[in-house]
Amino acid sequence: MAERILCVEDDPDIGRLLVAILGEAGYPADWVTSGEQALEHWRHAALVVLDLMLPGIDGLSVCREIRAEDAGIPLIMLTALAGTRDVVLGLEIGADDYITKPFDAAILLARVQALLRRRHREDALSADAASDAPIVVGGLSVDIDKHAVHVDGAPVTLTAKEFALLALFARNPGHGFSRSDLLDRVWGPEFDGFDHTVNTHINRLRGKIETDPAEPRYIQTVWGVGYRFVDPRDTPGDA
Amino acid sequence: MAERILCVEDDPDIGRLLVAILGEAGYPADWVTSGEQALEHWRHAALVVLDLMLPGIDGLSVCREIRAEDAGIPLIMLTALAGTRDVVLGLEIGADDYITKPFDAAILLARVQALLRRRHREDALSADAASDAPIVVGGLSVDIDKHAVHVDGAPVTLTAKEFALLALFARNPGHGFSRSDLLDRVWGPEFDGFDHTVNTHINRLRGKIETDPAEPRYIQTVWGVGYRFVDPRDTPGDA
DNA sequence: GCCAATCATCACGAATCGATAACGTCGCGG
DNA sequence: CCGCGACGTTATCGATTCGTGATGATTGGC
Repeated sequence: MAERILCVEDDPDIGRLLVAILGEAGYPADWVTSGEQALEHWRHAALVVLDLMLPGIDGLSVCREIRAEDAGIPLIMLTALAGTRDVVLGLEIGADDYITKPFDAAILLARVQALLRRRHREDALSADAASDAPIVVGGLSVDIDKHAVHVDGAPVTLTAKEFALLALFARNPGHGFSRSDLLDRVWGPEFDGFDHTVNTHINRLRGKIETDPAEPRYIQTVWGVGYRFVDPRDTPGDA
Repeated sequence: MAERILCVEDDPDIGRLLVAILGEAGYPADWVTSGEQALEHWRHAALVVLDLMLPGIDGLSVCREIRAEDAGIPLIMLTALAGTRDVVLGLEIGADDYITKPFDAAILLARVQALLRRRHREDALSADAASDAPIVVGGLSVDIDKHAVHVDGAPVTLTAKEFALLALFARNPGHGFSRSDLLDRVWGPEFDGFDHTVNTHINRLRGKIETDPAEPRYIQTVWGVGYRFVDPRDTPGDA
């Protein structure tokens, strides 16, 4: 999702101005004119610029609703109400910033960017501990986050292509892939090469993860079609 | 650690006023009068209120310094400079908010609280990011709070980027990071540079923490992918 | 049992990638 | 005003990996 910004503003002149300012700075902006619309669309936005004086549901209520659902989305109030009580109330209700009209375009932009910057940091932090469990099939363990593969407990070093191949297989156990499929999904659609390139890589991969590459346990050949990744316990010898 | 707030302000009247306002609201506040003192004490604060016009090191430099080490600590600029260029510059350098003198006590408080509220959300997200115990891996010790690194007992001085890199690695042992990942997380999303800038910094970092940089024990290269931080005992030569 | 098609394996040149040193720039501090 | 250090970039060298062609082995149909 791009850095889409939602502007809530009933004055069409200011609304258009906001969209123009943000758009010029590289932030695609949407503009709605009522609190009802705001509550419909804010979920798709990376940041909300909110006018307080709106027809129907007023800005403060909109802010409260949004905060009840998502305490994280950056929210800037933009209003003509400059009194101390107004500002304090706005910030207490959950706004991250409070800008009074008339506003300076550059300052608005800078404040938007400051908030987005902080938000990005949050995202990076919360991704810190996000580590998915490795995929374990038989004696084979594939940890995509760590870029690590173990066979019967011993670490194995794979090249980038080998790992990409194995990762694709491990995510889709039992699924048969044609060589063209593999080229598309591992090498990328714009790769212009031979199907037979896959053979070599499968060969090298087998040499590293199969105990007996002549009789593969994990990566099986599907004659006339391609390859398939299986759990060795599902095919005990021959069934 | 309590919600201690550091005020940097050379005017004693305003300094005392700040401490009074914050103290009354339940935030114990410290007050220093120069940039040098600020750089000494900001690490113990939960939030920094920073005057720009200071004797010696000016406020903008202080802000840059702090941001080079910690992108997360909330920072409010409080200054008489109200021009558009001043505000934009301050926010771009890394301030989270910008308040002009004369200021309204209630508004200042509300903005402080808004920032602390957001910060608490971050802390909740990254529950263990605020762990104060040093991370010890093999002969390497990384103390994120103290900004200190030791190799086999000997202290090592790292630059800001080097430390940020190592800290990210130490918090995610085993995790493989691509160069783009590292640029995003250490340099920030808005950094527009080359992937191989990371190479140089990894190289310099290795030179400081690896006994034999040609054969790294801690920071391993993942060919075609990026880098990974490991515990040397997990990879005893080759098994 | 024979044949054609398909697959496995190997070796090699080319392209890619990483390590390292050196350079230019910028901001800080004396 | 100048030196110093941190940082980003560029250039170069060496190592690894990748794609391809060639050759031998398997498979399945007849």
